[in-house]
Amino acid sequence: MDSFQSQTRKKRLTPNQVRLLETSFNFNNKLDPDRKSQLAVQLGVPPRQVAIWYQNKRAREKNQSLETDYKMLQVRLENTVSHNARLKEEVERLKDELSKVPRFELG
DNA sequence: TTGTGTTTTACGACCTC
DNA sequence: GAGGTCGTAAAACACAA
Repeated sequence: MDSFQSQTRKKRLTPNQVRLLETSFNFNNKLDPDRKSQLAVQLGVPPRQVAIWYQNKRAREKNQSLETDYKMLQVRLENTVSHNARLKEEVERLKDELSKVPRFELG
């Protein structure tokens, strides 16, 4: 492996490293410079890798949140559609009922 | 195995403050 | 300018066939 590869090769963080990052992220999802260096030392990884992990984590959280919102909206849409169908049935029933009422000439 | 789908890592381009 | 998001490539991983 050459030096370029050894520096850029994608290396997975260990479960313990991830746990530490998760804990820190849950406390504050933005990374101030002091926290970044502190985590880098604790984890034994370059500060850049900590920053990138935070960026990716924020993106994952955002995606999950969008997915949750989407599912909620889908449920609301289904409920609205079925409510609309019931209202239409009711309108038809009332129209039918009205058609059976004898008409009176006014005036 | 290996082919394939998913997740994670890393980065460049662009944006905001 | 530093640090953010967004989009994406590619490595790592999971797992059915």
